[in-house]
Amino acid sequence: MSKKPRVRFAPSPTGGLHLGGVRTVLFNYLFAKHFGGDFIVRIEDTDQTRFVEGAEDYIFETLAWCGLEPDESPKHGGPFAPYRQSERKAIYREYAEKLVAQGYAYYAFDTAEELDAKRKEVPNFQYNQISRAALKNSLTLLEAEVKSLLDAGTKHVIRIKMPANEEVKFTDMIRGEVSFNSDQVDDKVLLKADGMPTYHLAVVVDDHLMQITHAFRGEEWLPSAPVHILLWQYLFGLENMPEWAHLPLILKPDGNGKLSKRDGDRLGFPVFAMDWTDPKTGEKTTGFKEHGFLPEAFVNMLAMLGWNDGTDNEIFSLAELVEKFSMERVHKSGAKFDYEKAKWYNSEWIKKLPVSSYRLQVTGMLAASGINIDDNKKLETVLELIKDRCTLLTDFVQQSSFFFKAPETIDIAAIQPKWNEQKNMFFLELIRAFELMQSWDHEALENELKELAAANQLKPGELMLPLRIMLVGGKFGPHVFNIAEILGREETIKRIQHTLQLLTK
RNA sequence: GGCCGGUUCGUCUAUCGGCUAGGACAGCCCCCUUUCACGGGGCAAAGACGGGUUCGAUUCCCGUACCGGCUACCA
Repeated sequence: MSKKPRVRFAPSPTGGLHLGGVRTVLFNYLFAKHFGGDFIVRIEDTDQTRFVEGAEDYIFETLAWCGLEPDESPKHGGPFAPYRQSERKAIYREYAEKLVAQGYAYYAFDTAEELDAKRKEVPNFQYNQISRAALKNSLTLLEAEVKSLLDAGTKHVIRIKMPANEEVKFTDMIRGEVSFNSDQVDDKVLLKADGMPTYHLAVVVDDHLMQITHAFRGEEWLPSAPVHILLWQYLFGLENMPEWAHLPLILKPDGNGKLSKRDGDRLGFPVFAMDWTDPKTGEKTTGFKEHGFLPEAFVNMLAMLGWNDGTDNEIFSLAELVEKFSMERVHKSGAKFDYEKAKWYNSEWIKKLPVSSYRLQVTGMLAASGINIDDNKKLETVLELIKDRCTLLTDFVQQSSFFFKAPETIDIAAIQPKWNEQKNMFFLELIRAFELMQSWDHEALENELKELAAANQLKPGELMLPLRIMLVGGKFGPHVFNIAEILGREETIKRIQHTLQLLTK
């Protein structure tokens, strides 16, 4: 890398950040950090009609959760501020006017309504080299007319004047050479009637002004690339243009097409990184974080959707991804999102990470279900014991609550059919034995039960399940003597007695 | 419709002309486990199609098919 890379993620603050967006951030971040470069977040809020309150904060909270902190942004500051395009409005007109002066762009006075009508009337209507000759713009109007229109403050836009029959090409870091014929692309609006730039102008101007060296975005942008290439050529010179990479799309698991928020709702999995509530409608969309995903797993899973290091390794920390990442190994084709695989990554990270790193989040989840933890050491012991059987952080609630609170319902039906007086006597004896035990650990407890069972001519196997039901309430959880050990003598005996009462009723 | 992009097991993918096509998730079976998991072992499962180029094509080229993206004064 000849110079330190500067990459940017340029979201528009219109709602929650979805999978594909986070992955675009990730690949930007990994590439930049791999080469010791900078990661910039620029807010593309040029469409004032789509502005959504809180969306920008949400984006930064999401990046923070993922561990993908920007070096420069409206929130983090930086030498190229402001990083919000709405605050840079004044900058863009100058470039648009320059293009008009050079003959690369023109004023267009057609109203949005007129164009809408045109689209209804003419199938596949495009404002292009052919149709512009019959429309109201500075190419068809007399110079004097244009001047008087402008002087009168008539609403107008500035459109790029696509050249005739020119090959526009560039080298995409992922796809290689991609070329377009300029005849096929329409005269995109560069500056809107409200004076705001469109994405097309803003992205080129700001990438230049912010000295962006590499521009990565989703594949859905490929068709508008020729507009950007031409603008670079006209404004700042192709030799100064960043290198482009158009990332493959993340597809819906069933059927085909881009993964959308709706697919998640329909199929029952999150699409947004974190919970998002639309401030206008109040509609809530759930996120990976709240579904119980660890950021390490979320990032890992996203990285593997379209990239791998060429080995069989699938588990990577952020630091490892930074070290291994290369744009050359990013795929061309889209990847269907597989929620089952996503959960597998999470279970791997739950096992891999020390329980202390997610203890707080589990504490919050337990609190939400009415269990308040006052003994963190006990919590960590419990988490350590049950982590192997948890796929999502939310699984910890069911798997651990009985350690802190006696089960509300006991699955009596699981033991009743084989229950008899002999077993009842056994458990009464077991309580007495437990009361007398010197050391309270799982091995001693197991030995105690086995010896007592032998003395009563009972098979231990017939007694383990009842004991489990008594302590846990159901047929799940880690080894029953480990549970008893953690529960302690008093609580263990109490729960046995409680169930015994239920059984003799 | 037009333009652009893509195409290896159900899914994510390895392979940079030599393949008995490897791994992972999911599925099925077995083992471990006096619960449920974890774990271990195994089974099943793929190069869209047709032409070239080549001693040899999954790999390179062309065509076809299929899938997707875009086609706003949205990003």
